[in-house]
Amino acid sequence: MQKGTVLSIDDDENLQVVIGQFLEDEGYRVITASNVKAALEKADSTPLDAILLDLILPDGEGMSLIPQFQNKTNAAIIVVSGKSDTTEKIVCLEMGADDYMTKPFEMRELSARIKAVIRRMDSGNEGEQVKSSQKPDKIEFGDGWRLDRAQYQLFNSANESADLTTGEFKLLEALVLSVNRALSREHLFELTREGEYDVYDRAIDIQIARLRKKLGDDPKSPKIIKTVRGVGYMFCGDQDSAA
Amino acid sequence: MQKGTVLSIDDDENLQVVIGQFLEDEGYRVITASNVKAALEKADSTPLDAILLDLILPDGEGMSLIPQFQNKTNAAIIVVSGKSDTTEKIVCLEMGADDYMTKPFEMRELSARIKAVIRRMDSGNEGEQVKSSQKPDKIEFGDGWRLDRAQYQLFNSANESADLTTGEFKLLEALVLSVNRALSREHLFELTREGEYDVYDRAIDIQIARLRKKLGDDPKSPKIIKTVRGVGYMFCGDQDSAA
DNA sequence: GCGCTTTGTTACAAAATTGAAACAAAGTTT
DNA sequence: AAACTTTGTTTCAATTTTGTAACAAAGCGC
Repeated sequence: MQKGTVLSIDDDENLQVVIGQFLEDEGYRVITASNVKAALEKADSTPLDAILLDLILPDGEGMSLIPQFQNKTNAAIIVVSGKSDTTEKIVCLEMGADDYMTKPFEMRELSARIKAVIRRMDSGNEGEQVKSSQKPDKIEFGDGWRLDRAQYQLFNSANESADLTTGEFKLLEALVLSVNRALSREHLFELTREGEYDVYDRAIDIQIARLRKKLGDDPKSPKIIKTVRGVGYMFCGDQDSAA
Repeated sequence: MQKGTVLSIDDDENLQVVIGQFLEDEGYRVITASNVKAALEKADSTPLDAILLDLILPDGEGMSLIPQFQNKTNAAIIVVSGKSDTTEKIVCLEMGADDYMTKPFEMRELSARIKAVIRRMDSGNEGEQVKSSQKPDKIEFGDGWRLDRAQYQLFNSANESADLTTGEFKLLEALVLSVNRALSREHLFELTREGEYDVYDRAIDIQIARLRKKLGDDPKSPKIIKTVRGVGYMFCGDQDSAA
């Protein structure tokens, strides 16, 4: 799955190649520009998720690009600077940059910060996901099912426990709290577990299968948990039943 | 002016006092906690905008709080660490933290980063009304079609699924998000797939054909997807219908 | 109108994805 | 320590999705 599009703006073309390769290996699409003019053109023609902005460019000050990008796009802006100057950091952050990194930095850190800013921006778009502290302790859905978040358990219409394991409960909770939104396996992993996600991991799939079995949900004609092929899984519900 | 509520979690109470005073002078309301237990209680009882999280706490690992906070609240999480460890940075950012600062840091930088993450959150929440490049989750067009980006699916006016494959969905999404702009096959390829584009590749054409079939669109008199000969394809729409 | 290029259609093949089952490993309870 | 529960790994099958190739149709320039 494509993680998003990153525009990298830097006149150091060797660094561009290194950054570009690394981020593409991470699943991003990378576009490069080495001056202000090209950067603005690229920002005009391509939807962007993040911008890596070096401040020293041959045809102008990179810093002046911050407000221009803000007017053009809601992409996250990560300033990449050759010096660790607190005042410069603060000015950029105040001007609208989302993050500021000082060269030299590790590629892994760059990637993690890109992911963090994109994640935060995307979290604002999750219209039906609300703070879990604002959600009720008891959520009803389907044929009389009741998810009791205080008890970490699911009950049927006869008030019998479904005997969910903690893992199964967390997974169902994560799905319910994002009703009618497909959640990737990676996202579900991050919401419910600790540790590193491996793209070939099937554990979430197995857990979904076990959950479905307890819910009596048939994946071929699902009423509760729908597979979104190539994406992940989605909890199906009316607005009302999960509100 | 009240800028929001910050929970500062650290067992160094001198630092708590310094941070608290500084941020309150900046207009934030500051709540403090010096251990995991108190932190969780405070997070439960008070709506928060940002959390400053020290990783070394007397009754547990601060890092384990990251997923717990994520499940409880939409507050931004800024990890504050006594060491500059790249792996630790990356793990925290991957786990859900929004930022990571290394002690000692300047208060001005802390303030600027708090402001940046809150701004980022607010810009995400305001989503659909601020910038023309903003991308709504549900887009209506044509004869009652509704593209639901949360569900990765298209529905007709009777609310029936068009059963788009993920590939078809992405292609339509890319077109819709650039309404009335002809996109080359290469561009569509880059927007929707990974790997290298081959100029003789016909895959996008096939996919467009499949999409048209599901939409009931006739290429000879297209209402939705228009072929731009020698260029590529274009989604036809009023501004309103895709805004 | 003709020739050439580009795009559309179709049938079949190849590749990808997900569900199921069995067994193993890890964790928890008694 | 043994028994039980939970979770992970692996293999295979079924189904879906995507790609390929060939031919047809449409569009364009001369």
